[in-house]
Amino acid sequence: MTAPRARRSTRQRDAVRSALLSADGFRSAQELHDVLRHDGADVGLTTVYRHLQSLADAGEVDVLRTDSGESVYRRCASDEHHHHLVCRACGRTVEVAGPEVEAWADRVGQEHGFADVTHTVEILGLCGQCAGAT
Amino acid sequence: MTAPRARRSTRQRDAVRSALLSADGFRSAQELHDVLRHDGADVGLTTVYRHLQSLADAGEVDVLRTDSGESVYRRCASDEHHHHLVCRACGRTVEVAGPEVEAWADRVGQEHGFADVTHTVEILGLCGQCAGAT
DNA sequence: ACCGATATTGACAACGGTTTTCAGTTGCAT
DNA sequence: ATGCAACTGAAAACCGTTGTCAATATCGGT
Ligand SMILES: [Zn+2]
Ligand SMILES: [Zn+2]
Ligand SMILES: [Zn+2]
Ligand SMILES: [Zn+2]
Repeated sequence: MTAPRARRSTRQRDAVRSALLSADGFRSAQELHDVLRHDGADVGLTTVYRHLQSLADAGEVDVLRTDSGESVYRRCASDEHHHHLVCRACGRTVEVAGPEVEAWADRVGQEHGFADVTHTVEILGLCGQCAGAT
Repeated sequence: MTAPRARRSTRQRDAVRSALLSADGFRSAQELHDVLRHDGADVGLTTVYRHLQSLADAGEVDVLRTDSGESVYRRCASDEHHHHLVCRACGRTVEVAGPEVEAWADRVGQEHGFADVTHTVEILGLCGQCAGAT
């Protein structure tokens, strides 16, 4: 429960990091675990969960919730605040900015006397390839 | 698995409906179950889940996902497409419209060749009362 | 009012993703 | 090399949710 004083670099943490880097879309902990196992990097599922959580806390990866309730993770190119356009079928993801949405959300919160306002915005659809392959 | 031919009106269904009506914000299935039990309306938890799902399918209630992954339900005043400004502390909810956001989401999807585009947009904050009671 | 068909109910078990536990291992500073 | 705290991972616990299925309630037809 107490936070570690120092973070150590381990084979497992690097493996999770690189698995995230080689993925093009959001991936679940279990998917990443499968990838790692398939690649010969033997990392326990528990450890995958732990590192994903830690990376998310550190802001190194973005987290989303699937409709089915599972968390999916992605290492995004941009460090700035942004949102995602995600393909429902293949998971392919585009990072998008929306200045007008940021302004709108802030304004709405302010107009109703809300403080400490944040927002969640995601766009879902079928990417060109997946829409074609019907 | 087969769909019922006719829907019957039961004490339990009405109880869930009225519990939703008397709530001012989003409520989880278990919270509603507790409320019902406290009010003397004895409804099984399974039944609460079933009716919430059925009401959601019918579009009578809106569903959101908490950070912790549980589904919360609300009977909204508006039948139109809308989003929510929700208080993190007390759950109090304001229904908001955002034409500019709708347009933005559609445009972004189109620009990247995505079809069948939908979006999820929620605003979180601390309402006036909760922000004051720090 | 009675009946029979069938929709509904609810205690309980099962499910799936995630977290906790805890004994053994490993990285790292000295 | 040594010691200690961080890390690991198999297994168990957790928690919201869904499936099971026998008992019950509803409702149209009589
Ligand atoms: Zn796709
Ligand atoms: Zn934003
Ligand atoms: Zn509040
Ligand atoms: Zn919208």
